[in-house]
Amino acid sequence: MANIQQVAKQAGVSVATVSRVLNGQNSVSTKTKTKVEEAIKTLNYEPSILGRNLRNSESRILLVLIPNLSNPFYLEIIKGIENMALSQGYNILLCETDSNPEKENIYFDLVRKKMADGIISMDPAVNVETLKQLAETYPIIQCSEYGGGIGIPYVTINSEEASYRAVKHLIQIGHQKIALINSDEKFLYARERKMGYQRALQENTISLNKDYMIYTSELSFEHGQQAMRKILALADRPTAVFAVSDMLAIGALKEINASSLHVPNDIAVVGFDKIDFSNMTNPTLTTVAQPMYKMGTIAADMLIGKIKGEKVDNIILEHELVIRGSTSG
Amino acid sequence: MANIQQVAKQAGVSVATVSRVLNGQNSVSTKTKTKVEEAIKTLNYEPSILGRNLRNSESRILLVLIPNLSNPFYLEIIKGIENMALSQGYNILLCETDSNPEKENIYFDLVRKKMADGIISMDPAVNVETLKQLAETYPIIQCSEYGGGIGIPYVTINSEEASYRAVKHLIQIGHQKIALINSDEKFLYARERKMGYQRALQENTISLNKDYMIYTSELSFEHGQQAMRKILALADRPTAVFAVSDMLAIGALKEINASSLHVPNDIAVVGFDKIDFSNMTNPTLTTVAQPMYKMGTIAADMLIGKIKGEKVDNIILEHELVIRGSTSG
DNA sequence: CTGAAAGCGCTAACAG
DNA sequence: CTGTTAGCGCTTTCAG
Repeated sequence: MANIQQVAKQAGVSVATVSRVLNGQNSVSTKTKTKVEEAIKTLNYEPSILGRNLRNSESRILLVLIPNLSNPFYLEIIKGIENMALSQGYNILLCETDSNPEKENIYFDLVRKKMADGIISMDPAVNVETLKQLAETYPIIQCSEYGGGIGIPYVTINSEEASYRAVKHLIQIGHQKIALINSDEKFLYARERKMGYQRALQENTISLNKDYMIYTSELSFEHGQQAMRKILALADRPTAVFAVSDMLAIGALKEINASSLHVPNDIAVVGFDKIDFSNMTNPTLTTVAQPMYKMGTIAADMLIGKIKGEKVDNIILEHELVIRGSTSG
Repeated sequence: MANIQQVAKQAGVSVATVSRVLNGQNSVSTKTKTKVEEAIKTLNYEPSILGRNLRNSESRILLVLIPNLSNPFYLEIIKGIENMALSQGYNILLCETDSNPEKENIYFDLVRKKMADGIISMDPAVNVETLKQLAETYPIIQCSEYGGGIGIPYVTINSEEASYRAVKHLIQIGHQKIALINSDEKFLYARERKMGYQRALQENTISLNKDYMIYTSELSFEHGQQAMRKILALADRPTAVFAVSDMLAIGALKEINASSLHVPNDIAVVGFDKIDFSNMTNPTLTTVAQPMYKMGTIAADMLIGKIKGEKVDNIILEHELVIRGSTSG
């Protein structure tokens, strides 16, 4: 529990010199450096980050806002963020908002109060107005989900194109009656994925069927089941389903299995994200792979750049359709 | 970006008074209090946690050590920790160690350097010696996995008993040839769960078959598959499998399905943890439910207690066998 | 190459 | 009820 003063005393130098040794400045003679290092060792000294932070007006903490921890999609991103952050001397504060504005505000306060140096927002339900206002003062990056035109840099994929390719794949293997399990259209990604879905259908002169578009309030297994139940109850049952999240798709898959229909023979299923569990289902899930880990590292890098005052640009990452058992028997 | 001095000036009072208002001390007259609050508003002042932390020699951050984010088991615990921490004014720093001593040490440094006030360790592979030594100086709690007899408080379940009940269930529904997919016996929970397995067998005069005990180096889906592959290759194939983690069990399930055997008719499967995904498989997984969320809240509460200097006791929580499709057709 | 001293923003002891 | 003042532990000018 020694502090820098005691080290200085022990080494017979000033606190400034100790600080210089601590920070690896080369303007210290080898002799005094050794003296200081010995003092540090004998006193078992550990520099307090608290003091340093106050002095430097930084916390070296990155706030990561996610709607919920239960969707593995976010976990891969978080791993990317964490590793990049760590490699640059930052730590991350994970904040599960439950898409609850109140909780969100608690976390926003952390950056206002200097407990965090910046924010990576992955919450589609975030209050865009607040975020925009906050971004005028503090470094903020949007990851995966984003509000366009609000001047906050983002890293994401091309959702419209990804969705288009997924549906096109279904059409190519012979499907005409394709249902869409989407999320609420207040989210940009939901609107974009719907557009991709529509474009694929139009291009193949398949008319849009309102009954085939189901909306869910959450990207969860249970909501996927519910949506699938509605679809199975339709008089003119679709032969394929595209869900905008693997969690929904896995729920749908389970529901189809439970009704003794066969995937993909009776109904083909495509998901989105390529979470680990998409490979553990029976059959395995065809899905659109997002480079989640990479997205995380880039988001962290962008944020740290912004903290340092650099100019950062939006980034669109590649995606890839992974064809597995749920569309090819 | 105003500081407390500017607020004091604006309000025409001293910084001490502003601080008192900030901290809700009632020794301030209503009149001055209003003055201060107005000044805060006009200056858009936000008190810096950095200054407060240094002054109070605390960071109000809890370190949470987990081996990896991919196992949903930990996520539920983390949710519990986070909510309890939040309600008491703490935030959590999530640290994925990958059971890597180096990474672990980076994180340990955070508490040595006062960036964190205490640690909740959930990593079974943690270096017990380091942990023990650290615990002499800093508040530490063990959650779920623990080293006994090293004087660090823990919250966990009775693994031996839980395992015993799981295997007993298999015996009761008629199984005699029961395999165990266990994790490395360097972990206490692995030894305890093996003991429970053995006790159940002995009690029913079923002799132990070494071939039926498979060890894995990780609690992952892939390792579950691998283990099951070995089991399926046995000349005298078991009719039931008990895996010490749902992740392993889900891997095993997938492998059995892939070999066109039927669960539970050909082989019954029991898992451990009751993660969300254990209900999404086909068939659903019989498993031992751990009160993960509760365990998290308790761990956080214990740690905060310890930070405050209270004496805290070990806690053993209840578990429950949840019987589902994988053992009852 | 090294030291003295100021100060990051806050809290709390003490005095009045 | 309020103000003065001393620091929490560190970094960084500015002198020398």
